[in-house]
Amino acid sequence: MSTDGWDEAPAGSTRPSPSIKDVAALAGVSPGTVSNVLNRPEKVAGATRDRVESAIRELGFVRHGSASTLRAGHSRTIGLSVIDIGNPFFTDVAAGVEDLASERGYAVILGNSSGSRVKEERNLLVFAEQRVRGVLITPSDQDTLRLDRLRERGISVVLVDHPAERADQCAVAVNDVTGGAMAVEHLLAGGADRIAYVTGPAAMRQCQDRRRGAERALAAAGRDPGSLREVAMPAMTAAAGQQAAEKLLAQDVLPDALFCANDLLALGVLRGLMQAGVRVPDDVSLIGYDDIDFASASAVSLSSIRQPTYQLGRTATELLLDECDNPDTHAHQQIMFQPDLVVRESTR
Amino acid sequence: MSTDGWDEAPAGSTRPSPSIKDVAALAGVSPGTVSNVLNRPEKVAGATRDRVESAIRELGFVRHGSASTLRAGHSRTIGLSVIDIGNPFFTDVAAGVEDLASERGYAVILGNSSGSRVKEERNLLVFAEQRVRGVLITPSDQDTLRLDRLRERGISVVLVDHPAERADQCAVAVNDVTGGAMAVEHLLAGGADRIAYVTGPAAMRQCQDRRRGAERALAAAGRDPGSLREVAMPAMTAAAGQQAAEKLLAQDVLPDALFCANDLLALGVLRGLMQAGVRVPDDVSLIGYDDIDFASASAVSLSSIRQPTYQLGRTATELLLDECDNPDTHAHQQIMFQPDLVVRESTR
DNA sequence: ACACGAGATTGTTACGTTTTAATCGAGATC
DNA sequence: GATCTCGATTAAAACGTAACAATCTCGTGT
Repeated sequence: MSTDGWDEAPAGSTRPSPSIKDVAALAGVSPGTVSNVLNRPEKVAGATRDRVESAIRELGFVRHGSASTLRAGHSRTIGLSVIDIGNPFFTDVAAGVEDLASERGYAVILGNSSGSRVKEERNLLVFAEQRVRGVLITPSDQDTLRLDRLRERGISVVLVDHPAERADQCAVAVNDVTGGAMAVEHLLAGGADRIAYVTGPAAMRQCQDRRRGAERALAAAGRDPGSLREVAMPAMTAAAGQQAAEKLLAQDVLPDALFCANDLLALGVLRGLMQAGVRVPDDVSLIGYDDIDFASASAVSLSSIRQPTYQLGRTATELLLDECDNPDTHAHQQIMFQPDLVVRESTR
Repeated sequence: MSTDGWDEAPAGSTRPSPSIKDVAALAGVSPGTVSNVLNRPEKVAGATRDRVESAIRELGFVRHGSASTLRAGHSRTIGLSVIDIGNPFFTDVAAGVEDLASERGYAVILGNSSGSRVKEERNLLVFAEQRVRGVLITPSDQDTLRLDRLRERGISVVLVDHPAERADQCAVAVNDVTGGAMAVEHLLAGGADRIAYVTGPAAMRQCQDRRRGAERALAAAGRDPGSLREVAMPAMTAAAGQQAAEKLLAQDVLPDALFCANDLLALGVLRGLMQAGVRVPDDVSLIGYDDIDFASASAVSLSSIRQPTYQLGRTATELLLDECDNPDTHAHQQIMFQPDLVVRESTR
C-alpha cells in the first residue's frame, strides 16, 4: 500500500511522461512560467528560474515536441531527401547537414529516394505530415514543381547539389559543367583519342551537366563533341559500373579513355576491366567524379573530380535555417562551388 | 475584389494548411468521419468515403502529424542512432531500416553519435522530445543504462549490432567472437606467425569481442593468446588506419599478419603500408571486417568477414515495429547472425 | 404498425504546449 | 497617501486530431 500518495508503478512499467503542468506544480508556479523558462529564460526572474529548472531535473521532464509544434505552428525538424544513401557523396553531405542541424537543436528526418520519383514523393509526404520546418533535397529529376507545393505550405526548400531554376529559392551546387570539362581536358591531355562517357539515368541533371562539360572540352580541343560515346546505366552504383564494363568489352573496339559520372561507377568499371585483363591506365585511362574516400584506396587509385561535399551539406543547412529563422530579412542565395581535379594513377 | 468569398492570397504566398475540419465542411460530413476515413476506412460507408477522399485531394489536405501524435499518444516515427554514418556498414544498416520503416509508413529520424557519448545522449534527447515510437541504436559503449530511461517513458528500444544484456529486450547482432576467430584462423592457416590486431576505441564492444575471438583462435591453435599485439586507434576510419600503419612501421619488427577490426581501418592500413613499400600479402597478410562494398575494389582486394548488414537493419526494424504494434503478444527476441569469411588477395 | 438492432455518423472532450492579455506587487513620483 | 510604472507572473484560449459515447437512419422480423 502506498504511503505517500504517489501511485507506485510496478517496477519496469511505464509511467506517463511528466508534463509541463507537473513541473509547474512541483515548482509552485504556473504552466506559463515553465514555458517561459523553456523558451525565453531571460523573461523570468533568477530565483524562479532555478526552482523550475531543478523541478525539471527532478521529474526528468522532456518537452513534448508534438504539442509544441502544434501550438507554435512550426517544428524543430528538417527533412533531408537524398538520391542514394549508399553513395559516400551523399553520406558526406548528410554528415554536414546533421552536424549543423544538431548544433542548432534541429532533428533531421532522413529520406532516401533511391532515384525513384515515387519514393521521393512519399518522403516529401512524410515531411509534410511531420510539418518539418524546411526541406533539403537533391531532386531525382528536373521536375521541381512539386517543391513549390511544399513552399505553398510554408515549408522552406533548399536545393542541394542542384542549381536553382528561379531567383526566389535557395540552392547550393557544384559546377558540374566545369567538372565534366576538367575531366575530359585531363583525358585529352593524356593523349586520349576515343573517349566514352559512362553515366547514370538520363533524367539526372548531374549526368547531363557533366556530359555537357565533356562535350565542351572536346569542342575546345577542336574535336567533334558528337564523337563522345555514351554508356548509360539505370543506376550509379559499383554494380552498375561492373555491368557497364561488360557492355564496353562486348563492343568491337574499346575506348582508350573513360569518364565515369561518379566514383561508384568508376570503381565498378575498374573492377570489370581488371577482371577481363584490361590494364588501367595502360590500355584505358579512367577518371571518376566526387573523389569519395575510397577513390584513393582502389586497386588502381582513381583520378577524380573533387567536390566540397561536407561543406555542401553544411552550407545548404545554413541557408535553410536562416530562411526559417529570419523569413523577412532572408535573401535567397544561389551558391555555386567549383570542383577540383585530382590526378592519381588511373589516368595517363 | 474577390467575388466568391474566398480570401485570394497573393500569388506565391502561403495559405494555411487545410485541416480536417475544412475537409469535413467540403465533403459535408463531420470531422470525426474524416478522421475515420484516415484511420479506419473500413468503418465508413463507400459513398461517404469517396466524397471525403475527393475533398482531401481537392484541398491538398495532409494530416498534421504532430496533432495526431499529441492526441493518439504515439507517433509514426522511429529514431536511429548509429556510431558512424560515414561507415558503409552503418549506411547499409540504415538502408535496411529506412526501407522497412517507409514500407510501414514510419519516418526515420537519423542520429549520428560519431562514437561520442555526449552526441549520443543528445540524439536520444531529441528522440524523446519527438516522442518517437521506438529507437534503434548501436550503443557507442557498454553502458546501456540510459536506454532503460527511454523504456520507462514507453519508448521501445532495440539494440542493433549489440547483443542483449537481459532477456527483456530485443537485440539483433552478429557473432563477433566467431568472426574474430574466423579471421585469425584464416591468418594462421596462411602461415602467420606474429599477428597484430588493429582496433578502435577499447570501449567498443565490437572491438572487444573480435579480439576475444582472435585470442580464442590463437589458443585453439596452441599459441599463446597473449602474443596478440594490439594497435588501438581512437577512431575506426581509413585515416586512423593510415596512422596505425605508421605506428606499425615505426616499431622495430613488423608483424607478418594484421587483423583489422573493420574494413575502413584495413583500407587505411593498406594504403599506409603500400606507400612505405611494404607488399601485401607477400610481406604482410591483411584481413578486415564487415566486407563493405569497397573491400573488393581496393588496391589489393581485401579479405574480410562478411556480415548480413542490410538484413541486420531490416530485422531490427521488424522487431521494433512488432513490439510497438503488438505490445501484449510481442515476445522479446535476441537474434544472432553468423558472419562469413571472404577470402581475397590480401591474405596468403 | 411496431420495436429492434446493426451500421453509419456525429458531438464532445482531451492531448501538452505557446501565447496574449490581464493581473499582481513593489517601488518611484507627485 | 494616492497614482503611476514596470517587471514578473498567471489565467485562459487556442492549435488539429483521435476516440468514445451518443445519436441517427434504415431495413428486418414480429
